[in-house]
Amino acid sequence: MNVMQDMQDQLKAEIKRSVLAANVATAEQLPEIILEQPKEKAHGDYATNIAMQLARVAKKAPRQIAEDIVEQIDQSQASIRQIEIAGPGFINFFMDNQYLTKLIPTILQEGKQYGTSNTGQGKKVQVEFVSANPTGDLHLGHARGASVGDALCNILDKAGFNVSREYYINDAGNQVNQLASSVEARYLEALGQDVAMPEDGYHGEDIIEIGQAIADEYGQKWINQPADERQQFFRDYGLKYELSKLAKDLEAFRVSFDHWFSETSLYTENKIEPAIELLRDKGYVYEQEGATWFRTTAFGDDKDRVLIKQDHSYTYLSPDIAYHKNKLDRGFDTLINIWGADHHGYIPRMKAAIQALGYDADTLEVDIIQMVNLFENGEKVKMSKRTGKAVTLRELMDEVGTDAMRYFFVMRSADSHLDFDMDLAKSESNDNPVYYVQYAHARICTMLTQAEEKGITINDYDASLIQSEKGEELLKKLGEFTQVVADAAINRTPHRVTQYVFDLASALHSFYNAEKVIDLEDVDTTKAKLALMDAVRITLANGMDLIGVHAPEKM
RNA sequence: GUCCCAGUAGCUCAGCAGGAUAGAGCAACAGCCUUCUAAGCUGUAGGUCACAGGUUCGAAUCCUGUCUGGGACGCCA
Repeated sequence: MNVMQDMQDQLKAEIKRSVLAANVATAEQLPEIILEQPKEKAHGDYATNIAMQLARVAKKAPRQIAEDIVEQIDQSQASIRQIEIAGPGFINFFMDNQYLTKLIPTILQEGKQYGTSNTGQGKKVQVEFVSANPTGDLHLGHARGASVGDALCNILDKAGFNVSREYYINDAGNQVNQLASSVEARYLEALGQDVAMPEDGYHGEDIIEIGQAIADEYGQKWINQPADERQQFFRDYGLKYELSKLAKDLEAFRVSFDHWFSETSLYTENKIEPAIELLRDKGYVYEQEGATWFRTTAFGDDKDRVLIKQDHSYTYLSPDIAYHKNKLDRGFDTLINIWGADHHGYIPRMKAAIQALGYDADTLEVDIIQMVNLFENGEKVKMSKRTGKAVTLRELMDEVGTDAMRYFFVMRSADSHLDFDMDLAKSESNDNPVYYVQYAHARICTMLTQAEEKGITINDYDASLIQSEKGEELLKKLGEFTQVVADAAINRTPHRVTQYVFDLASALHSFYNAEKVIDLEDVDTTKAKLALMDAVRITLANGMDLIGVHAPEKM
């Protein structure tokens, strides 16, 4: 049930009927009726520009068309209180706001489900995100990717998509050998040997920990084992350690996945060669200078790309093609990859692969997450003070908390660079938007508790008693939620939910300061307002849940 | 050189499947707690929507070009 949607559909239907009845356009000429919510209250609750759109077809002035249409409208058919023609030909509708009171029982009844819609119609969407190499700590870029990806998944799910969350583990290829060598060097170091780190090795603190852990557990054992076994051991140990750390950090960050897909499995299950052969059969693969190439230029890429190097090993692209073929074979309607900005150059070749495999280019969507800059005391922070390396997700989580991070990382459009203000994220003041929103939730909880202590229940209430301007604004805001979530899902813009939650909190604070909710002199109105408060509480909590922020009952 | 993202108030950013007088937060200024949490609210001020063309009844929004900032252009992953 969606009160707002029903009401808008009714209004659109009535406009459509009136346009036809006014003979200003035929059914074929009639574009979709667009309702917008004017920024200006004086312009009503809804407005349509249909008269302007029909100006050419009807060969009449927009205002005249508008008048013809308005004459035909039956106000009782769509809860319309008043109609005005304004400006160049807008038709403004002032609604009978009694419909808004239906919202409260709807929200109270739906509870955690409020905001759900069937916008996605059960379409199967897979979202691959984070997918950081298991060779070091998650850093800020990953944190933003994780926040945006998880929020997007939550939103898609709420909007009726069938979502699968996946993490692609790059546990094959060069970087894993480098991991093994780095771990080995740290192991020997832990045993007191003076060893140089490999040239392309990983210098993170975590590798030192791993070396120490192995030294503690196995002592000298791995110093003189055969090279193959040594490499294998350090590799496996390192991967296991790094992966469990990734999983732990992400769990603490409240991000979870349905599948962790191993790149190595593509090798062990022999998926790569068949994928290349498939492309070869379709004529997109050729040999040149001792290497095997993929003709991505056939799909608009700048240049063709190597699949198999001269040394017969695969480039990163090959298993990735096999991986995406695997995803497609699993029957997803849409694949969404969330990548850091530094990978955007990789998009054309991956899209080429999708097309070469016989799918529409749009089957794969790549959302690019722009860079994060950390600011403290007004200055850009590049390196961790403690380690001198890039600041990690874990460090920031320890310093500013998960709620602030989740909120801040989804606060801005993903394709804008993000300035993360640590002082603001940490501050317990109204400047901090995450506190502002959480405070709104906590405030309501306090009111509800106090009402209960005074013996006021909201089993029965008359929602029409809410007639103040602030109250109606709150109701309207509540009604927008489902549509906001649907829009955020369709446009892949989770930041809209963050903004919405902020706006709703703002409307709540404004209402709170203007009106006393609990008034023992007027229990009927109190009950209605409490019901409204409960509806706001539910909606705030649902919105915060979508972006991964806790909704505290006390602050 | 090619490609991607961004350029909107002093700052950080929304708005961009075209619509009416371009919004919010912060900062500035002026107010509001004997009353459910002041972690809050109310008001004032603040704009050549980078620039130049074009499309349109109408452009911050669409198209072209220019400028500025960031990023990407490996037989790395």
